[in-house]
Amino acid sequence: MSKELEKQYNPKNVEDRIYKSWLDGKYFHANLDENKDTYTIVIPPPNITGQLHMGHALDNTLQDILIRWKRMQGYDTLWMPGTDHASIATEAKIVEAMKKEGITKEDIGREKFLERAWKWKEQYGGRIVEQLKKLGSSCDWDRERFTLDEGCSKAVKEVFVRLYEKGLIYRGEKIINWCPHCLTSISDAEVEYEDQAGHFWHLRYPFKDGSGYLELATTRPETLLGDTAVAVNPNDERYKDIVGKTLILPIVHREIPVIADDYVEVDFGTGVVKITPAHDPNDFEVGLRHNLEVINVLTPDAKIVDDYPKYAGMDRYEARKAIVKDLEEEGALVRVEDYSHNVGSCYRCHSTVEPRVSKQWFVKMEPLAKPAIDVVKEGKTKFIPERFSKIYYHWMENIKDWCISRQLWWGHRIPAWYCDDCGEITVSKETPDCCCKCGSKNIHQDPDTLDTWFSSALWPFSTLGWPDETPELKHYFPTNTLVTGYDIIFFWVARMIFSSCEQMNCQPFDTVLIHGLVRDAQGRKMSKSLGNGIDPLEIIDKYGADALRFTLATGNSPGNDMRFSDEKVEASRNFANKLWNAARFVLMNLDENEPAPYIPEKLDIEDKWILDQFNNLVADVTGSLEKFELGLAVQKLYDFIWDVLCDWYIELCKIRLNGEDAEAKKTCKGVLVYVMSNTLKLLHPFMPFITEEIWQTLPHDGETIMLSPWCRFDEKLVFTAERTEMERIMTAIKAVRNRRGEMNVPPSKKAKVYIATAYKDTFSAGVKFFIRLASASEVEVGDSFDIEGSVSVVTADATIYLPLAELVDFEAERKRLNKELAEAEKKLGFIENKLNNPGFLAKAPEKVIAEQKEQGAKLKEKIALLKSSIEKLN
RNA sequence: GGGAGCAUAGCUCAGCUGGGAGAGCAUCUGCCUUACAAGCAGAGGGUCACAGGUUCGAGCCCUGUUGUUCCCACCA
Repeated sequence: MSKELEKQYNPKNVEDRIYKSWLDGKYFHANLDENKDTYTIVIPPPNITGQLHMGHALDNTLQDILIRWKRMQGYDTLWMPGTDHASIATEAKIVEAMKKEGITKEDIGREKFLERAWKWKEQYGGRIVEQLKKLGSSCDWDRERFTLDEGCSKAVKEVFVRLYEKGLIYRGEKIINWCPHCLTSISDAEVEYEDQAGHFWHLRYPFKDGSGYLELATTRPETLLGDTAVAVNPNDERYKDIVGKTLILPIVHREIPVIADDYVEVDFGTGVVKITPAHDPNDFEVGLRHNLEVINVLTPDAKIVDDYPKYAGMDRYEARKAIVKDLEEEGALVRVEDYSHNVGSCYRCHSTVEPRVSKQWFVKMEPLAKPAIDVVKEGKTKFIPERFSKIYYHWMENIKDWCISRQLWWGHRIPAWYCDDCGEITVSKETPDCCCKCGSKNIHQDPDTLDTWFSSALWPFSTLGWPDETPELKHYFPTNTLVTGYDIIFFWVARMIFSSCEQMNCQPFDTVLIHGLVRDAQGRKMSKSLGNGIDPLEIIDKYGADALRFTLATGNSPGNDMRFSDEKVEASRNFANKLWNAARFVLMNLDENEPAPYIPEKLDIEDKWILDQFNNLVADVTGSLEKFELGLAVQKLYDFIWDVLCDWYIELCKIRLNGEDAEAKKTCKGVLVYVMSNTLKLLHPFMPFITEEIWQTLPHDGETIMLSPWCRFDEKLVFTAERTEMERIMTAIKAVRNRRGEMNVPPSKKAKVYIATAYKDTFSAGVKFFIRLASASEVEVGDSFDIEGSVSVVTADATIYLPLAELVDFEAERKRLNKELAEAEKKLGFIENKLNNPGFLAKAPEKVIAEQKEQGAKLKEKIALLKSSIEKLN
């Protein structure tokens, strides 16, 4: 049965095969087991346009760690996967592809376009799913969903109609953000603001009565064509008398009034603002208050409309130049100033958005926001780290109505029909055949589709079958953990929460685990334009999925950004290899039909020590996972495997394994297998492939490590006395190694070791360890020794003499011992200060006081030993 | 204009509810000790940004300062 493993771990020989075995075993499938507690995660559905990037890799690694851990703990776990139709992004891609063929959307019409889109989805939509599999994601692929599938469509219509009937969805003519490139409205959340260098054009508008000019400044002179007023603050003494007067708009020569409105800041600029209701959100509001005309001067693609023949067809920036020139010629331009101001751009295409007045559908947010705030305040949904709840509150408390209609074809069509006869709107889940008011058959459906996020907002319950009362919905909802980056709290998390509160009457998940961005090695955001993106698939190809996962899980804490570099993955790969070789060592030593489980009565000191250490590891790892401290959990595993298991226990095992005592060998193998296979379990959620591969070669119960039960802290594995004894021995071994290292004594040069100690039993039992690990030729343990010309090594528990006289510089030796003495005395000073401090004795916990006392005692012993060593040198 | 994060070894970062600082990489020294050179055994290197405060005790809690990154916001 002993299986030969290769000397180096090669993920390529392992990962696909293992993943397939998991799929074949249906281990990812959630079975609706009514007898078990559930643990559910819904995936943030990646866009069908997307390729797996580091953000996905991180996000899904974290989810997979959690779901695998819970699965092993015996929960009925469901990781619900799926993809998002990403209306703007997908439509843009298809339009772009058509452009290469020389055709436009309009050329082929809606139906043909959607045919293409679906075809595109079939062709590319599965790509990212395959990539998630490469990462090891244990999603329940049998339940895979799509935000534009039939079920989601049903949920979307249901919600739309419900909200409409409650008056929470309405249609209105408002100023919205318009992307002149995507040719659609976008929501406030989809606008990214950035400071841009621009100019301040100071203009003067003449009074109609010829009594002079009013000076004002603007960053967008081209919008002057749509000015319908000029405003000042009502309390501004300078302009008290001119409110109500009439100005002549330069270039256009239209008459516009001077109005007074609080919106105008007295201290900013000249205290005079031109008002363009059609092209500025604030001006729009002012316009509403003063009943101003709304004059639209821009076409959907941001060109000047035909009403202004001189500029018609020019795009906004061309028009700006032309108009500034004309203003100058007309004498209306006073001066131009450099100015930096905040410009909004489309989060998809980065075109500068254009505020635009148009008729759109909105969700009335205020009534929805309140329960969504409460659910977090009451702790029914917790953000990790907690600070993100503040960001969430702030957004929710200041929320404005959500513009949900998009002038796109790829998406959920708005279930509203307009009557061509009476104008009534019929909103219905089913396609109506006549107007709900007048019965006319002349109705047509709203051409628009819904914001992608409208369907994503329903994802936690629409994927479980809602609005139908499915068993899945009953069993798995509300879900447990949502894992996502802080950059989509507003887009998605917030909207899921209020949607669930409204439709399901409860929170969609109990925990939101927020992670940061994965940045490049220099700390820059990975982006296409910078070309600094690192492809996770390439990393997997080069180092393996486990190494990638380990890198992403380690060395960072929730909510913080992390840097990604090849060096880090290399370190992870090395760790995988280390584990692989440790497993090789174990396997090499196993014979057929071995090993039997160890017999507790036969355990040696080092066995008890490692079992005790392992037991603590179980508690630590589980505790960290429970607190969502995944990085800490994996760090502890790394330390245990490398520093404890490999560097010490395996080395100690070699003594027995190379020896003649068959009984001892058996015990050693039993413990090795126990510790190794259980450690693999703890590591499995983080590094699923390699752990499965090794686990399968070790003696094991069950088909897969994936479904093996998670380890528990075991009182029977607490060995306090042995831990202390091993620590004494290990400290001494390290001290000897240190001394030899400083003297550059090669390991091949063995030397006799004399150990003078009060713990003779402990060190006598440890003699073989010194021979194996401290290059000792032989070991003598006694109360004291007087060895001529030897090097002495002092620990709190022993003085160790190494007869390496010929290598010793006694002057240096004296110096070193004195330095050590000084350090020990300084430390003791600290401790004695504390112990002499009545405040400390009165207020510190007993445990701490006891620890300090013990440390003090140890130091005193060490100081005594050091002093006697120094004396002997003289 | 509000709000938040970060500042710890040369670099990248951990450090859980306060009990005298850790890892990886890099550097230096010695090792092919038959699991692993993607390795082993060692070493050096830190006033935990600065200044106050709370406390018996502060990298950790509080206040302020500086630097830096980000989020939000309608100053034309």
